[in-house]
Parts: sequence; C-alpha cells; structure tokens
Amino acid sequence: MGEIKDVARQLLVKGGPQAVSLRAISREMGMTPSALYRYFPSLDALLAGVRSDLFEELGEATMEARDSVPGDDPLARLMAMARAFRTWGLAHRAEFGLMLGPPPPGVEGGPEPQEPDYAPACVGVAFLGEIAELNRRGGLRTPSVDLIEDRLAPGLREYLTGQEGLELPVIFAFLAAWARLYGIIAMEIFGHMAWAVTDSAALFETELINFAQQLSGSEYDRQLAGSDLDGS
Amino acid sequence: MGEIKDVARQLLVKGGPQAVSLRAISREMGMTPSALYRYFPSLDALLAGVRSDLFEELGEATMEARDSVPGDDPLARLMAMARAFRTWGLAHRAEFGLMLGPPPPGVEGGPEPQEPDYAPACVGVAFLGEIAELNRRGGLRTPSVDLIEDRLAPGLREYLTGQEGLELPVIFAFLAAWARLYGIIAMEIFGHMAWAVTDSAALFETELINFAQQLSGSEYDRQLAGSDLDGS
DNA sequence: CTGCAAAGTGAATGGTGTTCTCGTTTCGGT
DNA sequence: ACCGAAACGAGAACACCATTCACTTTGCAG
Repeated sequence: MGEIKDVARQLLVKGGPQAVSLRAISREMGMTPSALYRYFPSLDALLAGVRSDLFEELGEATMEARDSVPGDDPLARLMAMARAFRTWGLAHRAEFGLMLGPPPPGVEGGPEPQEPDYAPACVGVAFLGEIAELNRRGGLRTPSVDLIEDRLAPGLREYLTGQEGLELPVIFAFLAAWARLYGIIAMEIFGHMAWAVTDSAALFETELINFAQQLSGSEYDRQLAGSDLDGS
Repeated sequence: MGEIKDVARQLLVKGGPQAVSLRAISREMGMTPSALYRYFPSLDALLAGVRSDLFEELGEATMEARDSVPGDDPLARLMAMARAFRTWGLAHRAEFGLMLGPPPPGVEGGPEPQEPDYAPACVGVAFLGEIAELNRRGGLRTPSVDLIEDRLAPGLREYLTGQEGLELPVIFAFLAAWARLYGIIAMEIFGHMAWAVTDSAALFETELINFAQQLSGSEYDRQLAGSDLDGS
C-alpha cells in the first residue's frame, strides 16, 4: 500500500509523469498489473494518494523550517517557510508538478470547473497561522478590502469561526501573499522564468523582501532576512 | 497542418490532456494515424506546435486589450492586459494548462532542469513594454536591487541592448510583477484557490489594485481601475 | 508519356489501463 | 483440527495508444 505509492513516486521522479504507469509499478514490484487493483481502484486514485502524501511531506518541511527559526518573529518565520517551500519544490520538481500543476489528476482533465481541491490547504493554513499571529501583534498591513465579503469557501469559513485575529482583511492578506509566493516559485520550477533570468535564487530573495514589505508594510532589514543565495 | 492542430486543440478542450491522441485526431479527420507523421514527427511535436499557436493567441488577446484602452495611461493599459490575461485563461483552462503548466511536453518530463522555454516570452514582453513606458515617464517604483546583477538570460539581455528605460531595476520590477500576476491567475485556473474562496473575481480585482500599487508606488484610484466584477 | 515526389493506407510491434475469472494463501472462529 | 471466508495474486483478454515500415495512390513537371 505505502510501498506502491513509494514506487510510483520513484518512477515519477526518474522518468516524469508519463513514466508512472500501472504496469511499470507492477514490474518494479514483481507483481501483476491487475494485482494493484486490490489496493487502488484506478491509476488516478493511486496518483491522488501519492499527491496527498506529498502535500503532507511539504507541509512538514515548511513547519520544520518554521520551528527552527530562533527568536519570536512571525515575519521571520514566514520567510523561513517561504524559503523552505521553494527549496522543497526545487528538490522535487516532478512532485511539485503533480501537486500544484494544472488540474489534480484525481478527477479528470475536464474543461469544466472542477470541484474544490482541499489538498493544498494543509500547507496554506501553516502560513495563515503565522500571518494571524503577525496580525495579533499589530504587525500586519491589511489592505483595504470591501470587495470581498463573505465569499470565502464554506470549508475555510468553518475553520475560521472562533479564531481570533482572523478577520476578513487578514484572510485576504494571506491569500494575496500565498498566491504571490506560488507565482514566483511555480514559475521558476515549471521553467517559465528561464527565458529571462538565469539566477533565479537572487530573484527569489529580492522578491522575498518585497513579500515581507507587502505583509508588514515596513522596510525589512535585509541583514536580518538571512539571505545567503546559495540554493540553486 | 493547421487543421490538425485545430482538431488537437478541440480534443484538448473537450476531453482534457489525456484525450488528445494521435488516433483520436486521425479519427476526427477521417485519416489514418500514421498519415499524421507526414506533418509532425511525433505527438509531442504536434502539441508543441499547438502550444506555440496558443501563446500567439494569448499575446494577441492581451495586446488587443492594451490597444483598446482609452487615453494614454501605461498603468491603465497594464491593468487591462492583466484582466485580459485572466479572462483568456479562464475561457481556455485546458489550453492554459498546456501553456503554463508544469513542464512543456515538447522535450520530456525529466526531473533535470529543462532548457529555457522561450514561448512565454512573447506575452511577457508585451507587459515589459508598458512597464518600460511607465518607467520613462517616471511613474515606476523600482525596488532596490543590488542582488541581481547581469544574471539575465542571454536572450533577454540581447533583446534589451539599446532599449532605453530598461535598466536592471526595471527588468526586476517586470519580473516580479509578471510572477505575481501568474501566481494569482494560475492558482485560480488550476483550482488551487477553490478551497479558500468562491468568488475569485473579487480577489483578483483587489489584488490588481495591489499590483498597481506595487508598480507605481502610489495609491491607485479604484474608480479609475474600471473593475466591474462581472467575469466569473 | 514518363518520372518523381508528396500524401495516404494497412499491417505490425510493443506499450498502456482495466476487467474478468480463477487459483492460492492466510487466518480467525468453533 | 477443521472449515469457511476473506485477502491476495496470476493470467488471459479487450480496447486503446504511439510509432515504424512497406506499399499504393495521386498529381504534377518535364
């Protein structure tokens, strides 16, 4: 069960998305393709399982980075998490594509708007937590937002009830920051930045400072940012 | 030749990425699968051709939006282009995934860093042009950037030589803005935002104002932004 | 009319997901 | 100790897939 997913991931890493096939997995495990149907109803379901595991792993990686930040600075923790996010993605390009690429393969590649995909939430809420803490300490610059009312997804709204420091502007600040982070990281990992820039680590670190300024509204001391520009 | 790509795209839209097969195309065209090899060396090459056409189409859509902006305000043009970008992507989700999803299928899905993909450039430079114009008029807020030196990709550096108003900080401002736009749009189209928000149009419009502020450094009059919040 | 090149056919090879039937193993209850 | 049921896996089969090769048809230039 777990081993199947491990083999699938291994094939994904080694040969790309099209290399992970039921038959290849069974070959690798010394089994018959049909035997795998005892554990997964389909290949898509298997990949969905792998994807779920990967989100958990990514979540743990970012949380670990958060917990290893000395002192008690929410903004510093956020930047550490952002760096961990990028580092993990760069070290696991193929997995990243499966997780945060076009549509999750779990359902189908239909052109219709797919139903909510809750998998990314487990990573997102880690960021949300720190942003909320930043807000409680008065360090969050929330944009004026009367546009978005209570149009949050039911799941998120339920998660929010009773949590203090999570008013709507805070949620929006989080979503904007989350999308911004996704943009710079996914673009690099997917190779859509390569036509313009070779040293994407420098671009990322500079953008990270912008990122911090967007959140805190103040200049962020570059010395404290801890940028070393070594990754990739 | 062109019809083949049209049929391929049609299949992509109707049935998702996995539905576009050489045999399905040939079936749709009343031909034999092997006949298609007269025109394309492989299915991947065919898809690469489709992808290239799509980038051209997206580029034309954004440029059209730019040219239909009344007055002479680079920032307003940029926002119109951003909206056109999103609108086109939402109307062509499957195509968007092929263009700006994980790795272009032209080469292979290997885990190694792929060679530069120049296709997105034709859309990017349209934004770059307006940002340059904004800079020439002194309306661009360029971030302090001593981190990124002349680490631009050779192709972009060549494009830049001789162009005025395209110093390094301007390039960085463009790249940051480009990535930010990509983040909010791709995240929505790929469905990675659905767990948190239902009305993503409102989120986008609010983020667009942030986007304008990041570029211009000044508050942007929401009345002039022309947001109507009707699209999706 | 002849030659030639482009365009398309049909069969063949080897890979794929999925389903079905069938045998084997394992293990818990009595 | 036995039996039954459930779990596990094998194997064949079906339909689809990309790709290749040898072959025929078409159409046009000389």
